Amino acid sequence: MGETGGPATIKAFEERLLEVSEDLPKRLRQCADYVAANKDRIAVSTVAEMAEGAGVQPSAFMRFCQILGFSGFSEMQRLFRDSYVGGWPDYSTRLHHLREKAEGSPSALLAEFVEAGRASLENLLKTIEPQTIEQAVQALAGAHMIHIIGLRRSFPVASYMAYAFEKMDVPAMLHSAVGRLDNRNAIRSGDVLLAITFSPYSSETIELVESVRERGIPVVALTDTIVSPLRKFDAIALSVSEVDFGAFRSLSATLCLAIALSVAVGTRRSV
Amino acid sequence: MGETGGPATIKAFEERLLEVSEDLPKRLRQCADYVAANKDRIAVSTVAEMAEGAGVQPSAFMRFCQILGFSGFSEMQRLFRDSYVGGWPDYSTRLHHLREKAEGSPSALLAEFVEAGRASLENLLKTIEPQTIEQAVQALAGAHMIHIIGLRRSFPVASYMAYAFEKMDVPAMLHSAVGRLDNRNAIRSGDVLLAITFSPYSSETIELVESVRERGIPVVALTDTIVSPLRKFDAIALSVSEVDFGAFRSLSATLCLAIALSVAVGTRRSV
DNA sequence: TCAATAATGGACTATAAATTCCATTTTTTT
DNA sequence: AAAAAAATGGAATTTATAGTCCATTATTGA
Repeated sequence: MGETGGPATIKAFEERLLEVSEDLPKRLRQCADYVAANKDRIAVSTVAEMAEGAGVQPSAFMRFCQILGFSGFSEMQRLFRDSYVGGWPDYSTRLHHLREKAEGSPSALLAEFVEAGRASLENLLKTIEPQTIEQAVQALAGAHMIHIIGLRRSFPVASYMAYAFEKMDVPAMLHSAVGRLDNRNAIRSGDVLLAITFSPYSSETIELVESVRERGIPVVALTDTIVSPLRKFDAIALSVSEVDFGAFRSLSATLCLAIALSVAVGTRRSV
Repeated sequence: MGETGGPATIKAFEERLLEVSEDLPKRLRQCADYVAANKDRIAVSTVAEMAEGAGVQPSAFMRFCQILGFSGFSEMQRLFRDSYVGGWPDYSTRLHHLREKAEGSPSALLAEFVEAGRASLENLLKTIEPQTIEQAVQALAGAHMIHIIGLRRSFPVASYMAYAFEKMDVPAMLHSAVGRLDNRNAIRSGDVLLAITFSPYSSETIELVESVRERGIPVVALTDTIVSPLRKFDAIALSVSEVDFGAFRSLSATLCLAIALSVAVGTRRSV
């Protein structure tokens, strides 16, 4: 076996469900009704749980899955699980292979990065919490001056935000560490620090955040994951996880968030 | 059994993860990082899948679960399954919701930029010509030194590529115009100039391209559309049109192209 | 009402996944 | 540099779950 005539997309699944549920014996109809009302549970439940929810025996639920065209419950479940996690299974390994083969054409490489970028964007919407952005915007919009720090890999993001703020007449200062100049004393009470750092976290950024937090100045952080070292300092942390390729990441999601944040701050201020 | 000292809520889980991830051996840290970046997967994956994603053995992942305080993976998974009300119903409807319902809020803005980014990425694949990238890669890979210039809005892209090249041991120099220093004499025969500019085109970049082309040095350009002034100077021009929202563009597509180009050059060189 | 057919429930089996254990490797300490 | 401790990988084991089968019960039509 291995082949299946079962629905391949959620949409197809819904159609098939509708089409089938016309004339169904009692128990199977219970299954159909329950599934229709609880599609999202399929991904995280066992047959036994689904059956119980529908008020039928597991075997009845199995028959129901088969009627829909799947080989069994597992196959149906896979459809829902896959569609939940979106498509970015192992880009890191996929891209890793590409690099090792070295003979990926540039345009194939581009296609990979585009795909990774798209997945990152989707993921961004799933993970960002509206109230956290709201907090960040509020803090930044109320700041006397916004100090931006982001080095190495994060520097593009930092410089972009500096550019955007400048264009919107929001007072902002980019701490670029040019010439190893340390401008930490430019950060005064009433200001806010916007720190951007991704693994591997640069120590300069962490130190700055630490010293600034000690003085009670608010910090908004753009970082990856919840295990970022910035979390320790009780900053308003927005985390973006981006597919990466060794030391590289396409920054698509990060920049999207960055610009949305900038524009939100810019408009909030000018009101 | 039935007893558990494990975190009972997602919030507690995150705290515990943070607290624990300070000092963790290599493999277990990989687990922590992967989990932090893919919390949503826990509910719908098996240990084997999670372990593979984190790049470790299943047994290592099990140990990680136990360190977090759970009896095993299943218990940890139960936490996520129970709290799974859904990142549903999937991307497009979610996006729709954010845009409509949260009008004017930062997250609505984010949704707009995400959408713009996605559209740009899609468009990028359609418009870029494989043989042009190929040419660009060839030129850059053969260069003695790559000089990068990109100012204002393009500066993030330029700095990102400089970072990427550095990481891949490709000799590159970023012309940042700090202190208005002009390093045009650093550009020698055998080198290649990588110029990045978007409307409104900065005169410094155009001038540099002009002077460099007069000396017969090849130029690779990242620019928008075909009417870019860089076209005049017979450079290898890759054009990206970014969908913009308001006066700002998210640079998603541009950075995707930039990183693909960088990586292609890096791998081509090292062969 | 009785026979034929379909549907159902529950026990049984096969399969896949979680978990444990231990030999091997790596790191740390003396 | 050697010994001790910690971490790791992979095979072996256990447990949970999916999937099957068949005896029993309900339904339908003559």
